[in-house]
Amino acid sequence: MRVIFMGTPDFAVGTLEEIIRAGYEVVLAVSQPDKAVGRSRELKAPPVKRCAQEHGIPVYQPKRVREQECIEYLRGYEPDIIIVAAFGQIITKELLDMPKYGCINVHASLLPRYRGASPIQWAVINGDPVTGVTIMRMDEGIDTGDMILREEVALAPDETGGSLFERLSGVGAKLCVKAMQAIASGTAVYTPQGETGVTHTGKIHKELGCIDWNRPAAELERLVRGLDPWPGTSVRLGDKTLKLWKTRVIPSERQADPGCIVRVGKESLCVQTADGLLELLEVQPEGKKRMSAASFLNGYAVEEGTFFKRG
RNA sequence: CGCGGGAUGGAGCAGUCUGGAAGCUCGUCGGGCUCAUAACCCGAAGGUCGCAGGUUCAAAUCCUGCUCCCGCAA
Repeated sequence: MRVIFMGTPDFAVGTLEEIIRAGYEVVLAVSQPDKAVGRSRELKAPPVKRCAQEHGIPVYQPKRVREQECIEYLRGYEPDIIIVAAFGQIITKELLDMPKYGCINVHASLLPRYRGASPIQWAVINGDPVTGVTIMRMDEGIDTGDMILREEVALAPDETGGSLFERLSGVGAKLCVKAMQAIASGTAVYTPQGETGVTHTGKIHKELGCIDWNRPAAELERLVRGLDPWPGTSVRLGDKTLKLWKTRVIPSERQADPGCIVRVGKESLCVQTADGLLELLEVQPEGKKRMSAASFLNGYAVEEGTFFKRG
């Protein structure tokens, strides 16, 4: 079976490797173009590209795969199947219909919940007890195709976007290969997604990480976990930004205006939210590394009664 | 050359502008107080002040080069 793999970030790398390990013939890897990233402004190759190169697989980086020229280029590779994992571009019908077995997508949610760009973070942010991975045959809608395999993954109480990303990536990789085997042997069952429980998620923008102390403590605690490691959540203390990496909800009566630092201890500090308190356990001052709240309090004078502002 | 912050005993910081004996909050170790303690009191150990040059009677501090870490922006 000739496979074209389309993907860009780390999430897709595990799947690509698993497909290679399973012995499939990956004839081409398609990834987004290199981007100028980081402080140095250097062009950086997407993880999938680097992985493909390590395995000696040719890489193709079209700006828009929907363009006719790109589609013809892909056709030249005569794929039997195209595997798509977090590619980041819309795939047109012509391309969807090109391979014998169609385009198969690895999506990090239990569809039809969390169709779209950021299913992993939202599962954490919303406090879902369970999420998962779905392998589906793509159609023209966004994540609306018929499902082939699904696997549930329970969230840990301290789950972060990063840790869940990691786990779903692994699950997705294995599940994808399983689905490919079923497809190849003709035993795959295609189940339409139901109409109930459909939700969509957009791209994560860093504005989302600005802590609004007028929200409930539990919600903020989940937001901190969901946006870890990127883009993180932040607040302002004076004219400096402080990122929050680890917090704990302390149920209590409301005792001050939201954002007020009501208690400064030795190991942590507590901030008033809409309802209870949010105890800060791990933070990161501007220009510094992550540090425990205890360390932070050793070096920075924080006074009870002062206020954090919105990030 | 995108903008900016930083590197000081084990941790987090001050001191750098205005060179002149290494400090603060913790931690660690020892002792004391206490029924007891994560509390309090006393004492001790522990630092080539990121690296390499330069200026100077004298450099954490001024000058030059380098390495590493991080925030913003993408």
